[in-house]
Amino acid sequence: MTSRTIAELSGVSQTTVSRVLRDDPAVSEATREKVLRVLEETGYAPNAWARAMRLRSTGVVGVVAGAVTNPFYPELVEALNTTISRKGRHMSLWVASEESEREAGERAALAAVQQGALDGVIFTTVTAESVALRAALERQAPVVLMNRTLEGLPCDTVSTDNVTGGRAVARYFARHGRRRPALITGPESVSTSRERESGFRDALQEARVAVAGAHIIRGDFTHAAGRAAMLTLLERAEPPDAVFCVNDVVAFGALDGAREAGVSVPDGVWIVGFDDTELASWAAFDLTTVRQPIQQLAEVGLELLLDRLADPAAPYASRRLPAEIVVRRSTGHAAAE
Amino acid sequence: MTSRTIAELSGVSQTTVSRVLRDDPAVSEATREKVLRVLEETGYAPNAWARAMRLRSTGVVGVVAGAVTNPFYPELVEALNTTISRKGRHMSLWVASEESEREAGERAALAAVQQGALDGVIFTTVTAESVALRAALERQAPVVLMNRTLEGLPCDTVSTDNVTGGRAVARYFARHGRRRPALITGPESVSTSRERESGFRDALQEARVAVAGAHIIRGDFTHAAGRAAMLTLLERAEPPDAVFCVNDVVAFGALDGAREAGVSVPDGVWIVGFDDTELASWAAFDLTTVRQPIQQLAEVGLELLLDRLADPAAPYASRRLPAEIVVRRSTGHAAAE
DNA sequence: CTGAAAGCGCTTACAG
DNA sequence: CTGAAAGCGCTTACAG
Repeated sequence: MTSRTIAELSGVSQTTVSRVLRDDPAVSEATREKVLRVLEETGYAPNAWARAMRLRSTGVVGVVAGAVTNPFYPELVEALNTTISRKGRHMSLWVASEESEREAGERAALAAVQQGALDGVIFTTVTAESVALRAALERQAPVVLMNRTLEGLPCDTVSTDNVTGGRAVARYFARHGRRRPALITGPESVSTSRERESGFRDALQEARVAVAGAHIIRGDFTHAAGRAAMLTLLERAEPPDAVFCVNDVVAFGALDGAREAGVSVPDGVWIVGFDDTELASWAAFDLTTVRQPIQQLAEVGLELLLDRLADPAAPYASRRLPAEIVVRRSTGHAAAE
Repeated sequence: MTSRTIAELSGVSQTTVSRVLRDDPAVSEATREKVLRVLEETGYAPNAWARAMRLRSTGVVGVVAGAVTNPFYPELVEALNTTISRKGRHMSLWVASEESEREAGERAALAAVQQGALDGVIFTTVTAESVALRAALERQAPVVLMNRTLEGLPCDTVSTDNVTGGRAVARYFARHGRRRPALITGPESVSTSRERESGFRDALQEARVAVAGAHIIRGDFTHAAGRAAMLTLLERAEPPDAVFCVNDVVAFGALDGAREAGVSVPDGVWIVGFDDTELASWAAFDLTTVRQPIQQLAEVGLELLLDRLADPAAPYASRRLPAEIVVRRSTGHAAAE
């Protein structure tokens, strides 16, 4: 069934049916009613692809996200989905289950843009190795970098103020007399771990608290990495009294590692995460962490993308959203920053 | 840039360009090379919508899923995404953040099918109230019900054998001398909770173990509901010695409730979930649970959908996949079933 | 082996 | 206010 069928059934031209469907005011009330009745009876729905082809716009926004094993991503994806729906568009998702698939997901999403299947894409997991992205940006692909960013690329970015977040944790440790801080961080090619780490280390230095080299462990963004790192740290001759983890899922692993090693949290060691995923507030973890404004990230990111689509020549924007420390039992319920 | 541009640049007809792109063997090697070179130089990508419109097939599979607050859904969505990609298609996702949005998500996905924006849809969260679905199925919409099902509808279904899963938990409780079992279950309009509950209760009865009416609590599928239910159960005059929760996220809430009430697990009470999400194996929970074969659900579900698209008139299939109990510390590391 | 042409189902100037 | 017609960018019989 096409608009032509509807036209025949209601005794008007296909043009008029199209007008009624688009709510064109240049249609008489009588004609409109006639067509609407047939539309109602048949339950006809116009073909989305034909429409998209004519309008050269699909209403679909692509999102490239990280795997479910880090609960931050499902939460971010859900916020994006809600925001995109609210703007009358639809989200198309590429999930990179493993780091090795990340580049493939990015390529697929960029190809979809080039094929006109997508209006634009939001990348949430870029790393310094995202090669295809650089090439696409030279062709002016409508891309927004969210969460993880890259310096000096011709595109819009939005992220949490990771440096300030890291600094807040360091100052919190220093103020509460923590003398042997440790850091479980992520790959250096990723902006989020670099920024959180540098904020944390700089503020510790300003507070004249030293971090032992052996107290810095670099791993990936998984529960298993956090657990392993924590077990290692607790075996040191001088184990840490406070551990800052690069994100929540690593902190959950660290908490589980401490539990297995029989070290009580917060009495034996403090643990802090980053993200404030929903799980962080569960009694099982009750994790002090730095809150990312997930809903706001989604909203600003989509806004940047829609602005970009509306005006491809506008200057590029970089937005930083505030991070806020949330104190819970994993650091002894101490007063908030 | 269109295929016509490529045709002009390589001195052949647009028809021939199209043939080269589709790898049509009826193109001479010389012509193919000439066109491929131009294709390479320009980085041209054919328009997805024009192609879909001609072929009347989009290569896009819709998925309607529940919110991230239940980690089972992100895991199922990720498995579906992987499976769908592997088959050379793409997933389009509708997430119902709240139960109230579920129907809206279903309607949107069905509308997308009717508009030809999707080849078919996999529903993972139908309930008895899914009205739009019934109407769509009368119009032969290509839909597969996964995870949650509905009886007597003209469509394919795939789900875990929830009844047997529930029975396994009951028999496990009975065999290990649990005398005061409790059940924290979900809405009656949802097949999964109905089935798990009935298997559990039937097998308890066969084992001559009584369940007190006060030991059955019905809530929704959230951490908060599990926690609240557990706190209520532990205040009873005769608190339960083993609690079966309708799914993992409810069990995580129950574990947190027990923790807050100062009741040790497993010494004071056993707790069992259903799903075997990744979190269940974390030391923080170490939850005995019934494993759903998530990857297999995704594979069978997609297979059913692709078969349906290939042959709309084929008889409807209902597949049940085996459930398996996984024993962990929340029931004292007892030997596996 | 190659190309001119029809057609997928829409939107929108253009003419009346 | 309404309709005939062009055209979005492809695929594929059909003819040569």
